[in-house]
Amino acid sequence: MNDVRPIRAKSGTNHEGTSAHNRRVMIDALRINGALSRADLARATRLTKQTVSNIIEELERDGLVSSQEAVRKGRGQPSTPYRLVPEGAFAIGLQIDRHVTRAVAVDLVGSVLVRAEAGLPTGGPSTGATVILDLVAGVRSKLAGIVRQSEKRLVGLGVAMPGPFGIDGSGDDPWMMGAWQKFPLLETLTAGTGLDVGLQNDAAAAATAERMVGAAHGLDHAVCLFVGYGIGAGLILNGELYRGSNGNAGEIGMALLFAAGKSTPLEHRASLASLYQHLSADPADPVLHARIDDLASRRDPSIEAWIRTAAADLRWSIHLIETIFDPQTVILCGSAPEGLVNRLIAAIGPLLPSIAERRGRTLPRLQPGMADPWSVALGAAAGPISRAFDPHFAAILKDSR
Amino acid sequence: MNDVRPIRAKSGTNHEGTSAHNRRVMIDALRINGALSRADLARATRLTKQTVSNIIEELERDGLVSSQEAVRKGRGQPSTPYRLVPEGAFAIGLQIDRHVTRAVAVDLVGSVLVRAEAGLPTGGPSTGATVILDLVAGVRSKLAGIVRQSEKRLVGLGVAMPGPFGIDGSGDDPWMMGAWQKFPLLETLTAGTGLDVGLQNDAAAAATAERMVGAAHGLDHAVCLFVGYGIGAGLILNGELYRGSNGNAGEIGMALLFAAGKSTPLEHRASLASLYQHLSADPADPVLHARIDDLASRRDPSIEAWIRTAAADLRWSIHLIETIFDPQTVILCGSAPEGLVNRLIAAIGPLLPSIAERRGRTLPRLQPGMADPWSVALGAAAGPISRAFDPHFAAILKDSR
DNA sequence: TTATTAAGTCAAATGTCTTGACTTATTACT
DNA sequence: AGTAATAAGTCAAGACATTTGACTTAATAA
Repeated sequence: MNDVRPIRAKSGTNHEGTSAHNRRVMIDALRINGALSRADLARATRLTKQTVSNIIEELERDGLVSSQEAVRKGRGQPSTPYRLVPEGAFAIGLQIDRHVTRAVAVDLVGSVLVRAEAGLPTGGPSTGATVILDLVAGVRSKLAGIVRQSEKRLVGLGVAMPGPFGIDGSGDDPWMMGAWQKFPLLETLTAGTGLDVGLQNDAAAAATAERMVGAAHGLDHAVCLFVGYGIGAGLILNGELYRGSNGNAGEIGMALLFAAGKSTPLEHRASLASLYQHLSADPADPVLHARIDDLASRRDPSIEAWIRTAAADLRWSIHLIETIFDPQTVILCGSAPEGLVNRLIAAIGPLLPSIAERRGRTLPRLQPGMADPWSVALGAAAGPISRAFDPHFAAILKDSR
Repeated sequence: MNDVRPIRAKSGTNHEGTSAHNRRVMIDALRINGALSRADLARATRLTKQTVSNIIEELERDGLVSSQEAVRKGRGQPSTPYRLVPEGAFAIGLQIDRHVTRAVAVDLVGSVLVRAEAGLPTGGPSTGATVILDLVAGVRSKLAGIVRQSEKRLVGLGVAMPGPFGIDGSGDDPWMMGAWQKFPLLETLTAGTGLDVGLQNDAAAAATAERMVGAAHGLDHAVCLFVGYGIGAGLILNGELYRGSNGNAGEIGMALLFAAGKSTPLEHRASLASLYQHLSADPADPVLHARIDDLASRRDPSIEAWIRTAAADLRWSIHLIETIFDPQTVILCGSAPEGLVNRLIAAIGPLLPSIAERRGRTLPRLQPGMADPWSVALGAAAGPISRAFDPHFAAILKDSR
């Protein structure tokens, strides 16, 4: 009877949106350029000196920026640069992987202050949830021990885990963490911590980390090719992480390769999982990481064959990414051992000819990113920081939903 | 001596940005939902009734919206719906293809009012430019004959041509329009028309058209797989066309397929160009379009073999697109004859299993889009309309550059 | 006939940015 | 040295778009 056809529209905006955006723009400018004076900020953001002064004053009151000593640089009154205050905000990052869970506490500029790691019990999510909540609580209290008032400045809890999300894991696919997919993780964590909780897949988290403190810092178009237990791409498009309609954008592990007449998911050929299988290694082995690092650095024959095929697949993937996304650069990162990533990068070259080969490039087509087991957890924490402080369209609009 | 390190930052915003955004949001809401009352708009945009009233009044003064007769729908004062006025704005769209040029005049709601077509002389861009400028001038004056004051409401000229852009065409690649790449087309058109000129590749234009009046209408995440002389993907991400760092995003024609031991660009296997080659047909043949339409509809054996391989490649492409972008839907469109597109869609099914197979889908994974030789020109014209009236981040910021 | 509900208007208030004049501090020039 | 030029930053008033809350209008339900 009622015409309940929902009306779909974007939200409008108002003064608050304006001011929120301008605050974010200031923080972003300081993050990208380092310390800047009010006059610099005014020129860069095209706002007036007065507006910048007001906002900087407010940010300083809020403990997010602080002044450094004045610098003389020619004629005119010396300028007072302002910088981001690392202790201005914190976030907790949580990585849930197949065999381990890691939690970190990160500050506004992306420094990791606390780390903690735990094995995940085999009992599945319901028992695992307790371990995770304890881990987070531990990190949180350690942070509180280091920084007074950290709790008040905690902007959220970011979670990273292997995707894809929202798929009815057929259960028999060992490459998916089926049980975790069904578990109401976000609700449990929200209830258990009282924090704002956000979720990303691990490649997206790695890209978020690269954007805050790594090779994608300040870039608007970059793709992070993430080699971990699985393989994925974290997409920085127009300066923001792109999630797709269900948060699964970039999950290229399932992209199909046609080789030798049959199709194989990329993930089965170029990922740590496939390497473990190639080496008949136990993924749960605690010294496996170091062992592979060693094998790779020594160019052990047992690993070189895998590197060759994986590198060929990655070379193709990079070409595809360049062709589809037209990014400023591609970043190869991973939770793989650094020695392995280095070998892969060496083995990938030379890259295939692509539209990325243009004159006037300032960035290399392929760059190494972080190869650190903690980078995903860092990226997970970078998520809430970015949501809270980076400029983006949604932040201007009146509360959606 | 001077520290000329440029400071990079996003622009700030102010009242004008706020109000510009809110205007755009109104127009967008009316475009997506059809006529709406002020009260409806206020609820949908989360602005106050008063604000909506002010903006609608202004839009009505500007001739962009007009009221319809009041409707009674239950208790309370009847509401007065407002709708977009088609004659509120116009844009010219120009498609430059290998063998023809098409120009159209389009109104605010995406109706094509004038069409014109011309062959391109073989003399290359410098002589071609004259033909093009004449074509545009002709369309423009025809439009002026139909609608008084159309010139005042012309928001720009959109150009669509095969990409990729900014590449030093090696010249010997018959798939690229090398000479046109080097020609200062935008400058020539700007000078010759006095209009704002924008450039897209043809797949992007097709996607822009689908978003304004086609299958992607109102969608925030959709990919248009465009089969024309070449093949490309138009990317609608977060409700906007994604261009990449150099305007070449989606140019998947160069994506490499590995089959039978060697790598082939997708474009060489699934595109009209490849079909022409398969049929040993002359691309410049004026009745070719109709002949292929006929062959395809009759399922002529001469074309079925090509359809099978092309469909297999497209099936794989769709799987890849779903895997990488996680869109709400994939739209198959093209400047190919409708009969051919229909055969392709039929031959593509069933789709490969992918993360797009989720319960609760409301849209089909694959939908047919426009298969109309004029759709690219329409999309080209839709570009300036969208830039002028659709809500997007950049429109809020203070003049960039 | 009256109460209720909803659309839309009016006028004043609010919040944020802008404007233009002014102060302060330094270097460059004579 | 002394003065002019330059640039950073502040002050106070003004401009502008949205918000607020009361009010008017017009319909249906009881």
